Amino acid sequence: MITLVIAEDHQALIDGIRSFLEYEEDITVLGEANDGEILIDLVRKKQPQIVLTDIRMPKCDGICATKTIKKEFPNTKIIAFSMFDQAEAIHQMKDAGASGYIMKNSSLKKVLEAIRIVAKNGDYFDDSITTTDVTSKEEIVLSTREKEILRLIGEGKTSQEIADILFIGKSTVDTHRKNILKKMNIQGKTDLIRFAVERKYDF
Amino acid sequence: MITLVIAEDHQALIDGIRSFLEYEEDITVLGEANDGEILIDLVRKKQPQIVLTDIRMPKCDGICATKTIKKEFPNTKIIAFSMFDQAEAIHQMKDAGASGYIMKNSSLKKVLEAIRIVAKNGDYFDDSITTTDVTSKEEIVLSTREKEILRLIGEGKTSQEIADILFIGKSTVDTHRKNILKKMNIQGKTDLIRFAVERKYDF
DNA sequence: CTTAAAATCCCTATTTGTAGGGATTTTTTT
DNA sequence: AAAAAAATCCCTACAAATAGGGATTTTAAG
Repeated sequence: MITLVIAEDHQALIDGIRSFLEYEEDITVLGEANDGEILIDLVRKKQPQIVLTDIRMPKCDGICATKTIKKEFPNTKIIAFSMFDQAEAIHQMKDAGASGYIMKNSSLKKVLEAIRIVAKNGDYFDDSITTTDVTSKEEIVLSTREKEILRLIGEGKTSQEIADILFIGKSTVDTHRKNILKKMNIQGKTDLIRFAVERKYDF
Repeated sequence: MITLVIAEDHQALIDGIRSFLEYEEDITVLGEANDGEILIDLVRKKQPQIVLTDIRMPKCDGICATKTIKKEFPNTKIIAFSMFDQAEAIHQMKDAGASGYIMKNSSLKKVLEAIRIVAKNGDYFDDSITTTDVTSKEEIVLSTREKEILRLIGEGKTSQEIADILFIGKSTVDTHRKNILKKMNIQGKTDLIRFAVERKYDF
């Protein structure tokens, strides 16, 4: 018997997956969560074999939840279920310890397939993900400070505002901006903002 | 018997809804589509009573599809199924002729409820939508040109680039930008870009 | 302890966008 | 045909971000 918990922002999708899995005798859904924090609690209580989780979620996203769960329960397998096939998200989920990555535009049959494979200690990464290792070029590693600043940029703050919030000089914020641009190789002349906003939205 | 077609970007969600609706004897799913164009074709062929459609879809989005369908088949009821409760999207769907609007984070039970109500010529708009008429403040109406420019802003183009693309002066683009800012009552480049990007993403 | 990485700060110059004003032409609506 | 709305263009001034350079201090990692 395979035990499973589902974490998803959209209740409709959870309901759908549950309906679908009801036909499968060998799979039991132990519970569901609508955000990362609830998911972590749920895993502690129910200790499922497999967690199927969205990446973009309130409170603590899929990546953050995966890290916590893997630290506490290394044997719990995690499958990411995402809208986007962004190299960075996939990479981060892999790093966090996920055993699978499925796109929401694939069928539930594939989800079922993935659950069964992962339950047998296998890995399942969506076919449509060509990006995986190839495009994951030079290991995009932003420092903690840089991520913090990127987040604030995404929230629409100006350099001056960010400087005030973090109690540092505007010059420092500008330097970080430049470094982020360099690391991300955003040739796009302008607009780190777009990058920050899209990032926030995509996972 | 209620006949239905489903249009959704994410196959997983379609599969889930189908599984869920299989238990309901009075509802038949006639078909499914992953984008707006296929949806329109499908409606022409199958002529369902009800269409359950995502807003954000490739090719032709939910709003555009709704308009076309309502023109050709005024009796076909349309229920929008969306991730976001943005006043503008709801407003546009209502204008296009939708009879319902449900959020993806509500349960499939609510979807079922909506289908039954709409089948009986009722309207169903999600409870969580407080926005509907209230926040839909001063009728955000962007002109065609303004929308076009907003789209290009969302794609990361600079005013000069937009000017070159549309064969107009940079001054004109700047004026449009200012007018958009004024209409939207937002201040700052950041916010404009965020608005453009979010809009692109959200429906 | 020493080194490398991260974080901090400053300078100059240029580009891009915002904010205010005004103005003309084309299209659409009445 | 007249009025309203949309689209076009230009001016000045200012704010914010990018791009190049250099420099110091903290904080980890070896």
